[in-house]
Amino acid sequence: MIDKVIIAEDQESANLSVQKTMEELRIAHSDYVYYCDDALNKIQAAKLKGQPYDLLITDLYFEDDGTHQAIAGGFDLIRSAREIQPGIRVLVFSGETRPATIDMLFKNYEIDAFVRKARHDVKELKSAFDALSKGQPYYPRALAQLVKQSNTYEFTEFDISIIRLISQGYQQKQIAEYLRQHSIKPSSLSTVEKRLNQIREELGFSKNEQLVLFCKETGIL
Amino acid sequence: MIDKVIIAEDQESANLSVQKTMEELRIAHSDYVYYCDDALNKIQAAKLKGQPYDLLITDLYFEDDGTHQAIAGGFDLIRSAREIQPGIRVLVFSGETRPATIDMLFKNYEIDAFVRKARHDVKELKSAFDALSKGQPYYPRALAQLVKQSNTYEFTEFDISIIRLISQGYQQKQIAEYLRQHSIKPSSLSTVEKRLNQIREELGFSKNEQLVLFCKETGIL
DNA sequence: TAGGTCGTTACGGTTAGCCGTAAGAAAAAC
DNA sequence: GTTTTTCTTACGGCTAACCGTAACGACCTA
Repeated sequence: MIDKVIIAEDQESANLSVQKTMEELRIAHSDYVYYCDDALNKIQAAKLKGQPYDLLITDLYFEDDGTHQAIAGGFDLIRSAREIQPGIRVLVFSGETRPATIDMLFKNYEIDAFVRKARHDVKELKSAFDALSKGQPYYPRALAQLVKQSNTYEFTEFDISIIRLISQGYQQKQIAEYLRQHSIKPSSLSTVEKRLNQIREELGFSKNEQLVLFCKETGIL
Repeated sequence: MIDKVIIAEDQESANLSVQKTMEELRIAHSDYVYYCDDALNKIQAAKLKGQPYDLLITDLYFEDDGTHQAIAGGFDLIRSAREIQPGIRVLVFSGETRPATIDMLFKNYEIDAFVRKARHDVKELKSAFDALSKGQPYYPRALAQLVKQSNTYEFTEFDISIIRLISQGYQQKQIAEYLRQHSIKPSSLSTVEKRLNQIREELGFSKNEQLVLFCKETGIL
Protein backbone atom coordinates (compact mmCIF):
# COMPACT_ATOMS: atom_id res chain seq x y z
CA MET A 1 0.00 0.00 0.00
CA ILE A 2 2.68 2.47 1.02
CA ASP A 3 6.01 1.55 -0.44
CA LYS A 4 7.66 4.82 -1.36
CA VAL A 5 8.40 7.29 1.40
CA ILE A 6 10.31 10.54 1.73
CA ILE A 7 11.60 11.79 5.06
CA ALA A 8 12.34 15.47 5.68
CA GLU A 9 14.04 16.00 9.01
CA ASP A 10 17.03 18.18 9.77
CA GLN A 11 17.95 16.60 13.06
CA GLU A 12 20.43 13.87 12.15
CA SER A 13 19.61 11.53 15.04
CA ALA A 14 15.87 11.73 14.43
CA ASN A 15 16.35 11.27 10.71
CA LEU A 16 18.39 8.11 11.30
CA SER A 17 15.79 6.68 13.65
CA VAL A 18 13.03 7.20 11.14
CA GLN A 19 15.16 5.59 8.44
CA LYS A 20 15.78 2.60 10.66
CA THR A 21 12.09 2.33 11.43
CA MET A 22 11.31 2.35 7.72
CA GLU A 23 13.77 -0.49 7.23
CA GLU A 24 12.11 -2.47 9.98
CA LEU A 25 8.77 -1.87 8.32
CA ARG A 26 10.29 -3.21 5.09
CA ILE A 27 9.51 -0.18 3.01
CA ALA A 28 10.66 -0.86 -0.51
CA HIS A 29 11.93 2.63 -1.20
CA SER A 30 12.60 5.43 1.25
CA ASP A 31 14.55 8.64 0.75
CA TYR A 32 15.69 10.98 3.44
CA VAL A 33 16.69 14.62 3.22
CA TYR A 34 17.77 17.31 5.65
CA TYR A 35 16.23 20.32 3.94
CA CYS A 36 12.69 21.14 2.88
CA ASP A 37 13.82 22.28 -0.55
CA ASP A 38 15.42 18.92 -1.21
CA ALA A 39 12.24 17.19 -0.20
CA LEU A 40 10.16 19.23 -2.58
CA ASN A 41 12.58 18.68 -5.44
CA LYS A 42 12.49 14.94 -4.92
CA ILE A 43 8.70 14.93 -4.76
CA GLN A 44 8.59 16.93 -7.97
CA ALA A 45 11.10 14.67 -9.74
CA ALA A 46 9.45 11.46 -8.58
CA LYS A 47 6.10 12.61 -9.84
CA LEU A 48 7.52 13.51 -13.24
CA LYS A 49 9.14 10.08 -13.45
CA GLY A 50 5.76 8.54 -12.83
CA GLN A 51 6.93 7.05 -9.56
CA PRO A 52 5.44 9.40 -6.98
CA TYR A 53 5.90 9.08 -3.24
CA ASP A 54 3.08 7.61 -1.21
CA LEU A 55 4.00 9.32 2.01
CA LEU A 56 5.85 12.39 3.23
CA ILE A 57 7.22 12.24 6.77
CA THR A 58 8.30 15.67 7.93
CA ASP A 59 9.30 17.66 10.97
CA LEU A 60 7.71 21.09 11.53
CA TYR A 61 10.62 23.29 12.46
CA PHE A 62 13.88 23.30 10.51
CA GLU A 63 16.91 25.12 11.66
CA ASP A 64 18.39 27.84 9.51
CA ASP A 65 22.06 27.00 8.98
CA GLY A 66 22.84 29.73 6.51
CA THR A 67 22.20 27.86 3.27
CA HIS A 68 19.34 29.73 1.73
CA GLN A 69 16.11 27.78 1.47
CA ALA A 70 12.99 28.68 -0.44
CA ILE A 71 10.87 26.64 1.95
CA ALA A 72 11.57 27.36 5.56
CA GLY A 73 9.56 24.86 7.54
CA GLY A 74 7.27 21.88 7.61
CA PHE A 75 4.13 23.93 7.21
CA ASP A 76 5.24 25.40 3.91
CA LEU A 77 6.57 22.05 2.80
CA ILE A 78 3.19 20.40 3.32
CA ARG A 79 1.44 23.15 1.37
CA SER A 80 3.93 23.01 -1.50
CA ALA A 81 3.98 19.23 -1.66
CA ARG A 82 0.23 19.11 -1.96
CA GLU A 83 0.30 21.67 -4.75
CA ILE A 84 2.56 19.37 -6.72
CA GLN A 85 0.93 16.13 -5.71
CA PRO A 86 -2.45 16.65 -4.04
CA GLY A 87 -2.87 13.00 -3.10
CA ILE A 88 0.34 12.57 -1.17
CA ARG A 89 -0.20 11.48 2.39
CA VAL A 90 1.55 13.40 5.16
CA LEU A 91 2.81 12.26 8.53
CA VAL A 92 4.14 14.99 10.80
CA PHE A 93 6.86 13.89 13.20
CA SER A 94 7.61 16.69 15.60
CA GLY A 95 8.21 17.63 19.20
CA GLU A 96 5.27 20.02 19.05
CA THR A 97 3.10 19.68 22.15
CA ARG A 98 0.60 22.50 21.79
CA PRO A 99 -2.82 21.02 21.09
CA ALA A 100 -3.91 24.09 19.15
CA THR A 101 -1.12 23.61 16.66
CA ILE A 102 -1.65 19.87 16.27
CA ASP A 103 -5.35 20.40 15.86
CA MET A 104 -4.66 23.04 13.25
CA LEU A 105 -2.44 20.66 11.28
CA PHE A 106 -5.28 18.22 10.87
CA LYS A 107 -7.88 20.87 10.09
CA ASN A 108 -6.04 23.41 7.97
CA TYR A 109 -3.20 21.34 6.54
CA GLU A 110 -5.19 18.13 6.31
CA ILE A 111 -2.35 15.96 7.47
CA ASP A 112 -3.01 12.24 7.78
CA ALA A 113 -1.02 11.46 10.89
CA PHE A 114 0.84 13.10 13.73
CA VAL A 115 3.47 11.45 15.91
CA ARG A 116 5.10 13.36 18.72
CA LYS A 117 8.80 12.97 19.41
CA ALA A 118 8.37 11.50 22.85
CA ARG A 119 8.65 8.41 24.94
CA HIS A 120 7.34 5.74 22.57
CA ASP A 121 7.69 7.60 19.32
CA VAL A 122 9.16 4.72 17.32
CA LYS A 123 6.32 2.42 18.34
CA GLU A 124 3.91 5.19 17.47
CA LEU A 125 5.51 5.65 14.09
CA LYS A 126 4.83 2.03 13.36
CA SER A 127 1.25 2.28 14.55
CA ALA A 128 0.72 5.36 12.46
CA PHE A 129 2.18 3.59 9.49
CA ASP A 130 -0.18 0.66 9.94
CA ALA A 131 -3.12 3.00 10.11
CA LEU A 132 -2.05 4.87 6.99
CA SER A 133 -1.56 1.59 5.13
CA LYS A 134 -5.20 0.85 5.79
CA GLY A 135 -6.16 4.28 4.57
CA GLN A 136 -6.97 5.56 8.05
CA PRO A 137 -5.69 8.72 9.67
CA TYR A 138 -3.64 8.51 12.86
CA TYR A 139 -4.36 10.89 15.72
CA PRO A 140 -2.07 11.20 18.70
CA ARG A 141 -3.42 9.38 21.68
CA ALA A 142 -4.04 12.33 23.95
CA LEU A 143 -5.16 14.93 21.46
CA ALA A 144 -8.82 14.88 22.35
CA GLN A 145 -8.11 15.55 26.01
CA LEU A 146 -5.53 18.18 25.29
CA VAL A 147 -7.80 20.19 23.05
CA LYS A 148 -10.41 20.27 25.77
CA GLN A 149 -7.91 21.38 28.38
CA SER A 150 -6.56 24.34 26.55
CA ASN A 151 -9.06 25.71 24.10
CA THR A 152 -10.83 27.89 26.60
CA TYR A 153 -10.94 30.91 24.42
CA GLU A 154 -10.88 31.44 20.70
CA PHE A 155 -8.58 34.28 19.76
CA THR A 156 -9.38 36.37 16.74
CA GLU A 157 -6.72 37.95 14.55
CA PHE A 158 -7.69 41.24 16.12
CA ASP A 159 -7.11 39.92 19.63
CA ILE A 160 -3.73 38.56 18.67
CA SER A 161 -2.72 41.87 17.12
CA ILE A 162 -3.47 43.70 20.32
CA ILE A 163 -1.69 41.18 22.49
CA ARG A 164 1.33 41.17 20.23
CA LEU A 165 1.57 44.95 20.36
CA ILE A 166 1.24 44.91 24.12
CA SER A 167 4.02 42.36 24.41
CA GLN A 168 6.18 44.66 22.31
CA GLY A 169 5.83 47.51 24.77
CA TYR A 170 3.08 49.50 23.08
CA GLN A 171 0.74 51.26 25.46
CA GLN A 172 -2.94 51.07 24.80
CA LYS A 173 -3.18 54.60 23.45
CA GLN A 174 -0.45 53.77 20.95
CA ILE A 175 -2.21 50.56 19.99
CA ALA A 176 -5.34 52.49 19.12
CA GLU A 177 -3.25 54.79 16.96
CA TYR A 178 -1.51 51.84 15.33
CA LEU A 179 -4.83 50.27 14.43
CA ARG A 180 -6.05 53.53 12.98
CA GLN A 181 -2.91 53.95 10.87
CA HIS A 182 -3.21 50.41 9.55
CA SER A 183 -6.92 50.97 8.98
CA ILE A 184 -7.97 48.02 11.08
CA LYS A 185 -11.66 48.30 11.68
CA PRO A 186 -12.28 48.98 15.37
CA SER A 187 -9.50 51.25 16.47
CA SER A 188 -10.57 53.27 19.47
CA LEU A 189 -8.81 53.19 22.80
CA SER A 190 -12.10 52.23 24.36
CA THR A 191 -12.37 49.16 22.16
CA VAL A 192 -8.85 48.07 22.97
CA GLU A 193 -9.55 48.41 26.66
CA LYS A 194 -12.81 46.51 26.43
CA ARG A 195 -11.33 43.73 24.35
CA LEU A 196 -8.49 43.16 26.76
CA ASN A 197 -10.86 43.25 29.68
CA GLN A 198 -13.07 40.67 28.02
CA ILE A 199 -10.20 38.33 27.17
CA ARG A 200 -8.80 38.52 30.68
CA GLU A 201 -12.17 37.79 32.22
CA GLU A 202 -12.74 34.91 29.83
CA LEU A 203 -9.48 33.30 30.87
CA GLY A 204 -9.69 34.22 34.53
CA PHE A 205 -6.73 36.56 34.49
CA SER A 206 -6.38 39.86 36.27
CA LYS A 207 -3.34 41.27 34.52
CA ASN A 208 -1.98 41.51 31.00
CA GLU A 209 1.28 39.96 32.10
CA GLN A 210 -0.57 36.70 32.71
CA LEU A 211 -2.19 36.95 29.33
CA VAL A 212 1.09 37.47 27.50
CA LEU A 213 2.64 34.49 29.27
CA PHE A 214 -0.39 32.35 28.46
CA CYS A 215 -0.23 33.27 24.79
CA LYS A 216 3.45 32.45 24.67
CA GLU A 217 2.91 29.08 26.31
CA THR A 218 0.06 28.07 24.05
CA GLY A 219 1.90 29.17 20.92
CA ILE A 220 -0.32 32.10 20.03
CA LEU A 221 2.61 34.45 20.29
CA MET B 1 39.55 5.42 28.01
CA ILE B 2 35.78 5.45 27.98
CA ASP B 3 34.35 2.01 27.62
CA LYS B 4 31.32 1.89 29.86
CA VAL B 5 28.48 4.29 29.15
CA ILE B 6 24.94 4.77 30.39
CA ILE B 7 22.32 6.60 28.36
CA ALA B 8 19.27 8.22 29.96
CA GLU B 9 16.81 9.43 27.35
CA ASP B 10 13.06 9.02 27.35
CA GLN B 11 12.50 9.73 23.67
CA GLU B 12 12.70 6.35 22.01
CA SER B 13 14.00 7.57 18.66
CA ALA B 14 16.75 9.66 20.22
CA ASN B 15 17.69 6.82 22.55
CA LEU B 16 18.06 4.44 19.63
CA SER B 17 20.21 6.87 17.70
CA VAL B 18 22.56 7.32 20.62
CA GLN B 19 22.75 3.56 21.04
CA LYS B 20 23.62 3.16 17.40
CA THR B 21 26.25 5.84 17.66
CA MET B 22 27.80 4.04 20.61
CA GLU B 23 27.96 0.87 18.58
CA GLU B 24 29.70 2.70 15.77
CA LEU B 25 32.18 4.08 18.27
CA ARG B 26 32.81 0.50 19.42
CA ILE B 27 32.00 1.11 23.07
CA ALA B 28 32.55 -2.13 24.94
CA HIS B 29 29.58 -1.75 27.23
CA SER B 30 26.66 0.64 26.98
CA ASP B 31 23.35 0.59 28.80
CA TYR B 32 20.30 2.60 27.94
CA VAL B 33 17.33 3.53 30.09
CA TYR B 34 14.19 5.59 29.66
CA TYR B 35 13.83 6.92 33.19
CA CYS B 36 16.17 8.89 35.43
CA ASP B 37 15.53 6.59 38.38
CA ASP B 38 16.69 3.60 36.35
CA ALA B 39 19.82 5.46 35.38
CA LEU B 40 20.67 6.26 38.96
CA ASN B 41 20.04 2.69 40.09
CA LYS B 42 22.33 1.35 37.43
CA ILE B 43 25.04 3.83 38.32
CA GLN B 44 24.72 2.84 41.96
CA ALA B 45 24.81 -0.89 41.21
CA ALA B 46 27.73 -0.60 38.79
CA LYS B 47 29.77 1.26 41.34
CA LEU B 48 29.09 -1.32 44.05
CA LYS B 49 30.14 -4.08 41.69
CA GLY B 50 33.41 -2.27 41.15
CA GLN B 51 32.61 -1.68 37.49
CA PRO B 52 31.51 1.96 37.43
CA TYR B 53 30.39 3.81 34.36
CA ASP B 54 32.82 6.18 32.71
CA LEU B 55 30.20 8.39 31.12
CA LEU B 56 26.57 9.39 31.61
CA ILE B 57 24.74 10.65 28.53
CA THR B 58 21.48 12.28 29.49
CA ASP B 59 18.67 14.44 28.22
CA LEU B 60 17.49 17.37 30.34
CA TYR B 61 13.73 17.11 30.23
CA PHE B 62 11.88 13.86 30.81
CA GLU B 63 8.21 13.49 30.27
CA ASP B 64 5.98 12.47 33.15
CA ASP B 65 4.02 9.42 32.03
CA GLY B 66 2.35 8.66 35.33
CA THR B 67 4.88 6.20 36.74
CA HIS B 68 6.18 7.96 39.81
CA GLN B 69 9.83 8.93 39.64
CA ALA B 70 12.04 10.14 42.46
CA ILE B 71 14.21 12.02 40.00
CA ALA B 72 12.29 14.15 37.57
CA GLY B 73 14.81 15.48 35.11
CA GLY B 74 18.33 15.60 33.84
CA PHE B 75 19.44 18.30 36.23
CA ASP B 76 18.56 16.24 39.29
CA LEU B 77 20.04 13.15 37.69
CA ILE B 78 23.40 14.84 37.19
CA ARG B 79 23.43 16.03 40.78
CA SER B 80 22.48 12.63 42.16
CA ALA B 81 24.89 10.73 39.93
CA ARG B 82 27.77 12.89 41.08
CA GLU B 83 26.84 12.30 44.71
CA ILE B 84 27.18 8.57 44.16
CA GLN B 85 30.16 8.73 41.85
CA PRO B 86 31.82 12.16 41.85
CA GLY B 87 34.20 11.32 39.04
CA ILE B 88 31.63 10.24 36.46
CA ARG B 89 31.76 12.27 33.29
CA VAL B 90 28.56 13.78 31.96
CA LEU B 91 27.46 14.55 28.42
CA VAL B 92 24.16 16.36 28.07
CA PHE B 93 22.24 15.61 24.87
CA SER B 94 19.27 17.92 24.63
CA GLY B 95 17.30 20.21 22.39
CA GLU B 96 17.93 23.08 24.78
CA THR B 97 18.88 26.22 22.88
CA ARG B 98 19.00 28.89 25.56
CA PRO B 99 22.59 29.92 26.08
CA ALA B 100 21.97 30.85 29.70
CA THR B 101 20.91 27.30 30.49
CA ILE B 102 23.77 25.68 28.61
CA ASP B 103 26.23 28.00 30.25
CA MET B 104 24.75 27.18 33.61
CA LEU B 105 25.19 23.46 32.99
CA PHE B 106 28.92 23.88 32.55
CA LYS B 107 29.30 26.26 35.46
CA ASN B 108 26.93 24.96 38.11
CA TYR B 109 26.55 21.33 37.11
CA GLU B 110 30.11 20.96 35.85
CA ILE B 111 29.14 18.85 32.88
CA ASP B 112 31.90 17.74 30.54
CA ALA B 113 30.10 18.06 27.22
CA PHE B 114 26.95 19.39 25.63
CA VAL B 115 25.51 18.30 22.29
CA ARG B 116 22.37 19.88 20.95
CA LYS B 117 19.74 17.80 19.23
CA ALA B 118 20.07 19.51 15.87
CA ARG B 119 21.27 19.20 12.35
CA HIS B 120 24.54 17.34 12.84
CA ASP B 121 23.98 15.96 16.28
CA VAL B 122 25.28 12.46 15.57
CA LYS B 123 28.51 13.82 14.16
CA GLU B 124 28.74 16.10 17.16
CA LEU B 125 28.20 13.20 19.51
CA LYS B 126 31.18 11.49 18.00
CA SER B 127 33.31 14.63 18.23
CA ALA B 128 32.28 15.09 21.83
CA PHE B 129 33.15 11.51 22.54
CA ASP B 130 36.60 11.93 21.04
CA ALA B 131 37.19 15.01 23.14
CA LEU B 132 36.07 13.24 26.31
CA SER B 133 38.29 10.28 25.54
CA LYS B 134 41.23 12.63 25.58
CA GLY B 135 40.09 14.07 28.86
CA GLN B 136 38.92 17.32 27.27
CA PRO B 137 35.55 19.00 27.67
CA TYR B 138 33.35 19.56 24.63
CA TYR B 139 31.60 22.87 24.18
CA PRO B 140 28.94 23.43 21.56
CA ARG B 141 30.29 25.31 18.60
CA ALA B 142 28.30 28.50 18.95
CA LEU B 143 28.11 28.81 22.72
CA ALA B 144 30.61 31.64 23.05
CA GLN B 145 28.69 33.84 20.61
CA LEU B 146 25.34 32.98 22.06
CA VAL B 147 26.31 33.88 25.60
CA LYS B 148 27.42 37.29 24.44
CA GLN B 149 24.18 37.88 22.57
CA SER B 150 21.83 37.15 25.40
CA ASN B 151 23.40 37.73 28.77
CA THR B 152 22.50 41.37 28.94
CA TYR B 153 21.30 41.32 32.49
CA GLU B 154 21.99 39.09 35.45
CA PHE B 155 18.81 38.27 37.31
CA THR B 156 18.95 37.68 41.04
CA GLU B 157 16.65 35.30 42.87
CA PHE B 158 14.82 38.34 44.15
CA ASP B 159 14.24 39.68 40.66
CA ILE B 160 12.89 36.35 39.50
CA SER B 161 10.53 36.16 42.47
CA ILE B 162 9.04 39.51 41.59
CA ILE B 163 8.70 38.70 37.93
CA ARG B 164 7.14 35.34 38.67
CA LEU B 165 4.56 36.92 40.96
CA ILE B 166 3.75 39.55 38.36
CA SER B 167 3.26 36.89 35.73
CA GLN B 168 0.84 35.16 38.10
CA GLY B 169 -1.37 38.22 38.31
CA TYR B 170 -0.15 39.74 41.55
CA GLN B 171 -0.22 43.49 41.65
CA GLN B 172 2.78 45.30 43.02
CA LYS B 173 1.15 46.13 46.33
CA GLN B 174 0.38 42.44 46.81
CA ILE B 175 3.92 41.50 45.91
CA ALA B 176 5.26 43.75 48.68
CA GLU B 177 2.91 42.05 51.11
CA TYR B 178 3.93 38.61 49.87
CA LEU B 179 7.59 39.40 50.39
CA ARG B 180 6.87 40.67 53.90
CA GLN B 181 4.94 37.53 54.78
CA HIS B 182 7.72 35.29 53.49
CA SER B 183 10.26 37.49 55.29
CA ILE B 184 12.23 38.23 52.18
CA LYS B 185 14.60 41.05 52.94
CA PRO B 186 13.58 44.15 50.94
CA SER B 187 9.83 44.10 50.89
CA SER B 188 8.48 47.59 50.36
CA LEU B 189 6.31 48.61 47.46
CA SER B 190 8.87 51.25 46.63
CA THR B 191 11.61 48.65 46.29
CA VAL B 192 9.48 46.50 44.03
CA GLU B 193 8.74 49.47 41.83
CA LYS B 194 12.37 50.51 41.67
CA ARG B 195 13.62 47.03 40.95
CA LEU B 196 11.23 46.58 38.07
CA ASN B 197 12.10 50.00 36.75
CA GLN B 198 15.78 49.17 36.87
CA ILE B 199 15.37 45.81 35.15
CA ARG B 200 13.25 47.29 32.40
CA GLU B 201 15.73 50.08 31.78
CA GLU B 202 18.62 47.62 31.75
CA LEU B 203 16.92 45.58 29.05
CA GLY B 204 15.47 48.51 27.16
CA PHE B 205 11.86 47.66 27.87
CA SER B 206 9.04 50.02 28.66
CA LYS B 207 6.42 47.61 29.98
CA ASN B 208 6.29 44.58 32.21
CA GLU B 209 4.58 42.57 29.52
CA GLN B 210 7.78 42.69 27.48
CA LEU B 211 9.76 41.63 30.49
CA VAL B 212 7.57 38.63 31.19
CA LEU B 213 7.81 37.50 27.59
CA PHE B 214 11.57 37.95 27.60
CA CYS B 215 11.93 35.88 30.76
CA LYS B 216 9.80 33.14 29.28
CA GLU B 217 11.83 33.08 26.10
CA THR B 218 15.18 32.96 27.84
CA GLY B 219 14.06 30.26 30.24
CA ILE B 220 14.08 32.33 33.40
CA LEU B 221 10.39 31.69 33.90
C1' DT C 1 -39.79 54.48 7.93
C1' DA C 2 -39.72 53.25 12.65
C1' DG C 3 -37.87 50.33 16.03
C1' DG C 4 -34.58 47.19 17.58
C1' DT C 5 -30.05 45.16 18.27
C1' DC C 6 -25.27 45.10 18.17
C1' DG C 7 -20.86 46.99 17.83
C1' DT C 8 -18.07 51.08 18.29
C1' DT C 9 -16.82 55.27 20.43
C1' DA C 10 -16.48 59.12 23.83
C1' DC C 11 -16.26 60.61 28.51
C1' DG C 12 -15.34 60.53 33.53
C1' DG C 13 -14.27 58.59 37.89
C1' DT C 14 -11.32 55.43 40.28
C1' DT C 15 -7.26 52.69 40.86
C1' DA C 16 -2.72 50.93 39.88
C1' DG C 17 1.65 51.82 38.15
C1' DC C 18 5.52 55.07 37.21
C1' DC C 19 9.11 58.14 38.81
C1' DG C 20 11.45 61.62 41.35
C1' DT C 21 12.78 63.21 45.92
C1' DA C 22 13.99 62.89 50.49
C1' DA C 23 14.18 60.73 54.92
C1' DG C 24 15.69 56.76 57.45
C1' DA C 25 18.41 52.44 58.32
C1' DA C 26 22.15 49.39 57.59
C1' DA C 27 26.64 48.38 56.12
C1' DA C 28 31.22 49.73 55.01
C1' DA C 29 35.15 52.72 55.41
C1' DC C 30 38.03 55.59 58.02
C1' DG D 1 33.06 55.73 67.20
C1' DT D 2 32.12 58.57 63.51
C1' DT D 3 31.58 59.37 58.80
C1' DT D 4 30.47 57.92 54.31
C1' DT D 5 28.23 55.14 51.32
C1' DT D 6 24.65 52.22 50.02
C1' DC D 7 20.32 50.28 50.46
C1' DT D 8 15.61 50.60 51.89
C1' DT D 9 11.49 53.00 52.69
C1' DA D 10 7.85 56.63 52.66
C1' DC D 11 5.45 60.19 50.29
C1' DG D 12 3.40 62.80 46.39
C1' DG D 13 2.52 64.15 41.74
C1' DC D 14 1.62 62.32 37.37
C1' DT D 15 0.29 59.11 33.74
C1' DA D 16 -1.69 54.90 32.15
C1' DA D 17 -4.90 51.54 32.84
C1' DC D 18 -9.38 49.97 34.45
C1' DC D 19 -14.38 50.05 34.31
C1' DG D 20 -18.97 51.76 34.06
C1' DT D 21 -22.23 54.62 31.46
C1' DA D 22 -24.15 56.72 27.72
C1' DA D 23 -24.23 58.40 23.12
C1' DC D 24 -23.63 57.39 18.29
C1' DG D 25 -23.76 54.74 14.08
C1' DA D 26 -24.51 50.64 11.20
C1' DC D 27 -27.35 46.99 10.13
C1' DC D 28 -31.37 44.10 10.35
C1' DT D 29 -36.21 43.47 10.97
C1' DA D 30 -41.04 44.55 10.99
